Amino acid sequence: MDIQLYNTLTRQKEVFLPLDPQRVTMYVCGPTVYNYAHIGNARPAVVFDILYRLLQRSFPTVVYARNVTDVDDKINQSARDQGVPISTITDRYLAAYHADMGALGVLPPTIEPKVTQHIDAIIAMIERLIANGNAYEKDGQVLFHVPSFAQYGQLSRRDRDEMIAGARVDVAPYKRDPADFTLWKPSTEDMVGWDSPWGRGRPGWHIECSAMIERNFGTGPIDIHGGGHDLIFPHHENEIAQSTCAHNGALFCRTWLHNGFVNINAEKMSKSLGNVTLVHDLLELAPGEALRLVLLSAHYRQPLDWTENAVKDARAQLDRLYRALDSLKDVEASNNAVPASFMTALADDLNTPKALAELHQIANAANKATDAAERARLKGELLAAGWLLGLLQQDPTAWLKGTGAADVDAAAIEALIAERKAARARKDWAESDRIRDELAGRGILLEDKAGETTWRVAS
RNA sequence: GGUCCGGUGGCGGAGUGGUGACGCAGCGGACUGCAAAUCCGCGUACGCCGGUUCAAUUCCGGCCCGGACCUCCA
Repeated sequence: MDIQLYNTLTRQKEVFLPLDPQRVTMYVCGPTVYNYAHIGNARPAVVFDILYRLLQRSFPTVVYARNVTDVDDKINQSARDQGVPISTITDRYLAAYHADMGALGVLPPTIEPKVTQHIDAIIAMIERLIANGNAYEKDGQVLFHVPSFAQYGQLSRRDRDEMIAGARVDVAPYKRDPADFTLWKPSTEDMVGWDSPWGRGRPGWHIECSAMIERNFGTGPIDIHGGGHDLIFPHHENEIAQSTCAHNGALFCRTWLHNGFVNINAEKMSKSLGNVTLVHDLLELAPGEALRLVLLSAHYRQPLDWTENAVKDARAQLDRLYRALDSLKDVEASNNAVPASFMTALADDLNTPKALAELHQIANAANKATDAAERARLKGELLAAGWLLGLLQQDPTAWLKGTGAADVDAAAIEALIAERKAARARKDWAESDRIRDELAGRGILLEDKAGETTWRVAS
């Protein structure tokens, strides 16, 4: 089945075909590890995780690189404030990032390159840019000279004059052209830095991705480059300029993908509004799988409004899906085929809302099915389609009984259920209902099915 | 000013030139001691105004409204 992706470069959906049909190469801008990840940081991780899963199913090899920015001015500032090496900060928050993404069901990427391990590659690339006449040094700063790259602005579709006219910052005096951007900057003694031909310093932001891509994928074009919508300009525009010029005009990347932003209650997430919502904190309130489902509930290019109700809705949806799965306990999944309608949705530029609708259709069919073979087939479809979305891989009983919830005492619940069963046997409905109400008061819901009583945690 | 997205039923959110996806919530029914779960059924939804068309929420034009980006924010 063809996979279609919306390429920011051409502003249209295109059939995706890797340059090497045996091996897909994909790079996504990952986190800057100076704090916990917020839900907006999680969106690209989850979106490109789904693309990674889909590609893995469609091509023999997928090399997915998601970088870690482990040196930058915010990290430096934080390290200086706390009087610790930057690695203390970056180790802590990289571990937190991994934990958070794991909770969201994000698979580890194939490789996770770190900036501090690519300083030599960065320096080598900057030297080449200087040699090619695309960059210059001034007072320990090295800058990329934007007018040296005629195609500059092609990704963001801006022309230089507009960029200058719209610029909201003063032009630094060391720039030859207002659009020039930093490749290398000097570090003072109390800051982290590396020796370079231009003195002790540290890399600018944009160059790291170009250098890490070159080191890990070579100089040929990569198939896919992803990131948040805001990175189109200037970050990705600059990457194109750097890599194309460093590779003597060779194409840098074939398909550019960008995810939309997450808003919080219809407002932009920002420190000044005080509404920065951390994954770490959300995980205290809801299972990671529910948070993931919220992120999948809108198409990845659309803005997503994060609300309490959206989380509640996601939990209710998962309850329904897991209930369907739970009712299939007695049959073994007979296959791992994904229905064509589901694949079509996902392959259509990752239409996760449509795919989710198809997933519900499978669950609906499963709820109705009575034939054992059909139920076994539907169970396989539910699990396989769920896997592509990174959902439904938990034990359904565990999900419904809310494992890990501190206040759930299974033995006590079972004891009350036994008491209620006795009351029901003697048709003492008042007592039976009293016990049910008592449990409901503790967030435990009972279901009498086929002469047996099961319980689950209210979500 | 420039670039680019949106405006769909109570809510979220796909999609389509002509039978109102899917989920949540709600209502009615079946089932149940009663519930819950499940199943069946129920909603005159497509910002406004024109145009094209046998037919437009869907295509075209204009307008109104909202949002993003425009030098280091996913």
